[in-house]
Amino acid sequence: MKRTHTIEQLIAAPIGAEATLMGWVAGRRDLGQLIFITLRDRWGELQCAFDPTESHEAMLAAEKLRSEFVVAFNGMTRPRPEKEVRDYPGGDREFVVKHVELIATAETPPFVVEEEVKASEEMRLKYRYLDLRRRQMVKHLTMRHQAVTAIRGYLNTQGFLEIETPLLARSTPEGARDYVVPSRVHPGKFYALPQSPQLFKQILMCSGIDKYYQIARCLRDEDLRGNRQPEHTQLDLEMSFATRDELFTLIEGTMAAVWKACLGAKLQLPFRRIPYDEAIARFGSDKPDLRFKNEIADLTALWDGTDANFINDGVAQGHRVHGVYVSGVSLSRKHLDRWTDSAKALGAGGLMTVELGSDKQAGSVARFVPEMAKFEAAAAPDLKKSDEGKGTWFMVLGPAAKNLKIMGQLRLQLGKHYELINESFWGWAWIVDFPLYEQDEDSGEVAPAHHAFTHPLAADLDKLLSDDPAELLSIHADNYDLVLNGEEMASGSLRISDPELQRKVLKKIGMTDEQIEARFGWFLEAFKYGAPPHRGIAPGIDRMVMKLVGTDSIRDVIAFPKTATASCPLTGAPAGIDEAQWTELNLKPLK
RNA sequence: GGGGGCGUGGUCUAGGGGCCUAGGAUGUCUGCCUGUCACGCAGAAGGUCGCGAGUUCGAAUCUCGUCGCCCCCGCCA
Repeated sequence: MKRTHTIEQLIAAPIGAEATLMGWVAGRRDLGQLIFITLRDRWGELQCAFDPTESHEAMLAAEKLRSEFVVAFNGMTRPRPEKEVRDYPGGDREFVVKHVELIATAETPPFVVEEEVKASEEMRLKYRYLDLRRRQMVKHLTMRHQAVTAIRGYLNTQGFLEIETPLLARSTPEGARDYVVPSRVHPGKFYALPQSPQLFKQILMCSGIDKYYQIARCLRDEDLRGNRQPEHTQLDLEMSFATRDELFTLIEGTMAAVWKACLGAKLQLPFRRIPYDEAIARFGSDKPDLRFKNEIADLTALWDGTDANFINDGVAQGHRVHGVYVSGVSLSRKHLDRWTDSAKALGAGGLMTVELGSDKQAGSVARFVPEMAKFEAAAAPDLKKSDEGKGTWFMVLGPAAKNLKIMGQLRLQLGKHYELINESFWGWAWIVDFPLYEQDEDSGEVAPAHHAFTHPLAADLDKLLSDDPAELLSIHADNYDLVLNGEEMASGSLRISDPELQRKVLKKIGMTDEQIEARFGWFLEAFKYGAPPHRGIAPGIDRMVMKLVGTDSIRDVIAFPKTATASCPLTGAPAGIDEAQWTELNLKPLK
C-alpha cells in the first residue's frame, strides 16, 4: 500500500474520499461487532471504524491491533451519524477501513501517549520518541520550525547572508565556563566549543560580509535552570555601518514576521525604548515586565515631617522610601505578615504598608503618615475607579539601589498574586544604554558588565581612560536588550572596531599585553586591515519559542534536551570513553 | 559550590513507626458487548517501597550516606 493522504489532508478532503492512511494506533475501542481505532500521524488524529458488514477481513485484523502499532489503513471517509458528530477536526466523519496492513508492532509503551501527560519528565526524556508523538510536542516543534523559517525568510529579504562558523574553536571571552574538546593531533591542547559566534561574526564584518546571521548553537558549561540548557540556540546577527535605529527596526521586523507566521498576531511597532537607568528607577529591573503598571515610586518626600524616628533616621543617612501601590487590596494581619516575609526574604529590613480609602488607620506605618492626601495623589497612576480609592502602598526603607532591587522583585510577586498582569498583552521593550562597568557586590571591584567587545556610548568615550571607579561606573555602553514580558529575549551592542581602543578596554579589565596578544592577537590584527563599524544582537530562539507556545520549561521546546545535571536520559550522555581513546588523546583520568 | 522538594507494580500516585498480607487510578492480559471517542461491564496477572548502612522487638514510614529527577541562590545572556 502507498499512502495517499495525511490525516490533515483527508480531513480537508470531501467526505466520501477513498484513501490510504499510515500512522500509529492511538487507541482502540472494541465494542464486539464494531471496533473504533483512533489513528495518529504527525498532522492529526482520525477515528477509523471497522464494521464487519464493510469488511470482515479488516475487522479481524483490527482485533489484533494494539497501541502504537504502525499501520496502513485503506478505505473511505463517511459522515458520522448525526448524534455522533464531534466538534474537533475530522469530528464530522470517520474512516471506514476495508484493508489493513500491519507495518510494525509495538511493545506496550512505558507510558501512554496522551495529551494530558502523566509520565514524569524523566520518563518523557528517556522515551523522548514517544513523548514527541504527542500533539502538544508536535506543535512545539512545528512552532519552532515556523519561527526559524520566518526569521530566515525575513532576513533574506533584507540582504543578509547565513554563514556557519566553527564549533571547534578557541575560547570566546563571554564569561561562562567553556566546554572543551581535546585535540588528538595536538596532545595537551583543546578546542573550546563556542559560547557564541561572537568573535567569528566580528571577523565576518572585517571580511566585508556586512550583513550576517546564523541560527547558531551556543554552548556554556554552567549550571542549568528552567530556562537554561548547556546548549541553546541563538539567532546570531551582525551588521556593518548600521545605526542603532536600523538594527532595532530590523529586529522589530523580524519579530513581527515571526509572530505573524506563528500566531497570526500583529505586533505593535516600534517597541518601547527604556534607558537602563530609567528601567531600574521605574521597575527595579533591567528586564521590566510591562504587562502591568504599578511602577515603583520614590516616596521619600512624602514622609517629610513624620514623627516615625526610624524613617527620619534612615532618611538622614541617605536612605530612601520606595513603594508600589496596588489598588483594591486591603491586607489582613496574615497577609501583611506574608508580604513582610517576602520582602525580608528579598533582603529588606521590613515592609511598610499604608492603606488608602480606609476609615481607620490601616497599614503597618499608617499612623506615621504626615499627610494622607499626598499618598493618594502618588497612587493616581494605579488608582482604579471600581475600587473606590481603596488600596495599599507596599514600601521599603533603605539605600536606593537596594530598595529598587527589592521592590522590583516584590512588584513581580504582587503582580502575580493579585493578577495585575495582562496576559493578552505582549510586553516588548528595548532596554538601552546599560552601564559599561559594574561594581562587584562582594569585592567592590569595578568589572565590565558586558563582554569586552561592547563599545561605550560616544559621549562617554573620554571617561574610559579614567582610573576613578566612579567615573568608570558612569560610563554607558551602546548596547541594548530586547525584553518580552519581563524576560530577556536578546542582547546586543555596538562593537569596538578600533584595535587600539579594544586593546585599552582589555587592559582595563586586567589583561596584560602578553595575555592580550596570546588570546586576541589574531582578532585585533583583523581590525588593522580596514575594520568597519559594526553592531549586532543575538535573540534566544529557545526563549522566543517558549513565549510563542506559552511554556515555562525550555525542555518543552527542544527536541532532545538535557536534565538539570546536563545529562541525556535518552542516550546516556555524557559517558565514559575507552582506554584506547584516553591514550590516543594523550589524557589520563586523575583517579 | 550552597539550599529545598521528590523517589512506592509498566506509568501516575495513597500511606510519614505495628492498622500494610502496601490501597487507588491508569496501562497490560482474558471474557462479554454494533455507535464508542478517557467506551462500558466482569475477571486476572503485575511490587527487592531508588540503593546502602543504622536506630528499633518491629522501618515504605525515623536517622545518616549515596544515586537520580525537579526547583531556587551562586554561576550563566
